[in-house]
Amino acid sequence: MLIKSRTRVPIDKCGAGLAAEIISDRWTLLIIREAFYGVKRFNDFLDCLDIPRSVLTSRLKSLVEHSILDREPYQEAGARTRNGYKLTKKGADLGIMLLAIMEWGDTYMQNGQPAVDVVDMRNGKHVKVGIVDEAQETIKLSDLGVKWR
Amino acid sequence: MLIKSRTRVPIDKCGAGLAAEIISDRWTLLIIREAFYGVKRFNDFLDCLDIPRSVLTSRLKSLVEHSILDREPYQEAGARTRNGYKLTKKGADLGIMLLAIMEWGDTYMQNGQPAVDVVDMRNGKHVKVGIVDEAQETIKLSDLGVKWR
DNA sequence: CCGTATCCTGATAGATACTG
DNA sequence: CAGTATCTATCAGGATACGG
Repeated sequence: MLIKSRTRVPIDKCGAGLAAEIISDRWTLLIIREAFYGVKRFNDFLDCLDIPRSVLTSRLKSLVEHSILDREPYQEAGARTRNGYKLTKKGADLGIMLLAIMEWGDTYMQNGQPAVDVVDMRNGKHVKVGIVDEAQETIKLSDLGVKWR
Repeated sequence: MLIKSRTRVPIDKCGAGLAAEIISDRWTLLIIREAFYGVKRFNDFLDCLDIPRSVLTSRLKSLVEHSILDREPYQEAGARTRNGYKLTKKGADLGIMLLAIMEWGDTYMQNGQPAVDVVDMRNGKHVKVGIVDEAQETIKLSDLGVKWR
């Protein structure tokens, strides 16, 4: 990637820096992944992640505070109301990033053997993440450059 | 996203989980970002990130161990040989993920005001990350599904 | 079932000083 | 310039117990 000119980008003025503040810990990314898989309940997160209860509590709270998850009350027959957690629009939009991370990890840490297939539900075809311009033309990584503002 | 069937994905069998182990800390993502911008030298990272020296040392070491950065000796006139750091192929392939994170952060944490523009160097046009199938057709997030293996 | 409160411990951030 | 060494305070992870 080529540098045209260089000015320092303050950490709090960069999307990556701000996003990193939220998702940069051992569990948050995995919780978001499970939310994408459709997990909603406290104990289901607990089961599929092997995460300590107290840690899960604090992560869910933080994700709700950042409007990535919303509490969604539900009620089963004979039981009182309980909270579920579902992705907001903001949270759902993390899907592209999640998919990009999964692809990279599967490629380089798993010898290209993904644990799951992400597909187009309408036809079952495998999908992936790519870089495109406004005309939907695919761009190669090596053609990317950065313009400072 | 729809669930067809559900089996638990062990943390060490999932690309996202493995990738999270590497990039999930306050600084790693930002170091990778700077590497994409073209930063190579120890003191340049120091300057543009305001990161403690000892932390930078340990992060660079870890990134080299994970083959995301390579040490690349260089020599200036009259000085001894020094180390620079450049992205490997594996590291460069993190570019898509980085771009996805930047887009998300810029959209939701910066009111859509990115600090930098990522463009196609050949024509200066703005690019972005998208989900595509094998025929390069763009897929909507809401059409995604997961198939377990 | 869905959490919260408490406590312990190890890891890490960050500051600072030192070296070739 | 490019690191290493050392130290301390803080914080997050994890275990456990408890409550609605």
